[in-house]
Amino acid sequence: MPQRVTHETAQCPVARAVDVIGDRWSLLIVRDAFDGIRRFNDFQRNLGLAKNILSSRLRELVTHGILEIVPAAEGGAYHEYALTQKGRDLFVILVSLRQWGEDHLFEDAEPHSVLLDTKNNKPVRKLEVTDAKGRLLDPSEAFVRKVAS
Amino acid sequence: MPQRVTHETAQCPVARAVDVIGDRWSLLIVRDAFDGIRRFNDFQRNLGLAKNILSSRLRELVTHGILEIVPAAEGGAYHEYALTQKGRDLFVILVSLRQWGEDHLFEDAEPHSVLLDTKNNKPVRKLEVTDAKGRLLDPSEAFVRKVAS
DNA sequence: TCCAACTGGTTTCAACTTGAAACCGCTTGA
DNA sequence: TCAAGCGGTTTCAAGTTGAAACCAGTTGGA
Repeated sequence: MPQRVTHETAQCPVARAVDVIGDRWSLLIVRDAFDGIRRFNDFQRNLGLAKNILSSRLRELVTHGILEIVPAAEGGAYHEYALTQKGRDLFVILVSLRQWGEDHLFEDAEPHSVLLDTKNNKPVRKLEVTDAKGRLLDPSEAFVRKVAS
Repeated sequence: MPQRVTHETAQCPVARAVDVIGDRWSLLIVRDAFDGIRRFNDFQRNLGLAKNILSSRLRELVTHGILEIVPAAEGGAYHEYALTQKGRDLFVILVSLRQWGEDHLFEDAEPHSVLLDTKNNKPVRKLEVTDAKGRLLDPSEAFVRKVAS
């Protein structure tokens, strides 16, 4: 009986993270949330995904504590979806995906959207993995210590 | 006729990146590749996924230029899968997923694997999004400039 | 006040994807 | 030589995705 494999109890944080946000829509919904989108219909129009899928993804994101349902800003009868702190902490992941995409998924002359900082209107700096002292770290200079089992 | 939605031609690098590596297995295969795994059976045993799925994911990763097929290190008849530069550049993404997972998907006392730098045996530093001058940037201080359409 | 349009979904159903298991030809090692 | 391992492919059932239709409650404009 093939049901979806889960890594909920994995000891590797990467596996658990992929389990929560590793699908084709969740991170795009979060990206839109960072762009200020908060309403069901706005997500739906902007992403162009089916309403039933959006509904199920929003429910999962709320269940995982990445989004929360809040009363509409203008006080109407409708509600909105807002990022929690856990959701805002996905910012680094989105930036890393963005930078990798910029570097490897566009032709040289091909236009793409850019992430700027509000104050200077300049692109965000390239993310770097560094050691405890702040020195740049090559993937070959790092290793995963597994937890004793 | 519902076939998978694609973001191959999106102008947002996040969308294109999610299109390529946004599924439940690709990033875990890449993670294992960083851990030194190179052979089909080793991936399969380590990840515990069905062989047909592994086969199709490896093929996709090779097609996207993230892995490449190389002759076996010991010179046998078999071949191996090795990360390309494009694949090694996924390191930051894996680290960002790992750090978010560590922060939000484990109980305080729950053990998890840790990424250490080889030289000092100390955990890698927390990734930070900074502006062009290296100043820490809050998500609220950044915005996406869309490309003219 | 009334009604049309919009909001935020759920339901239905077919197509597509995933997963387990069986199978298969080639290589390696004892 | 021959059994076990490697690197897959095939088959088929079950699960997931997507499009479209539908629906109750809300809002806005005449």
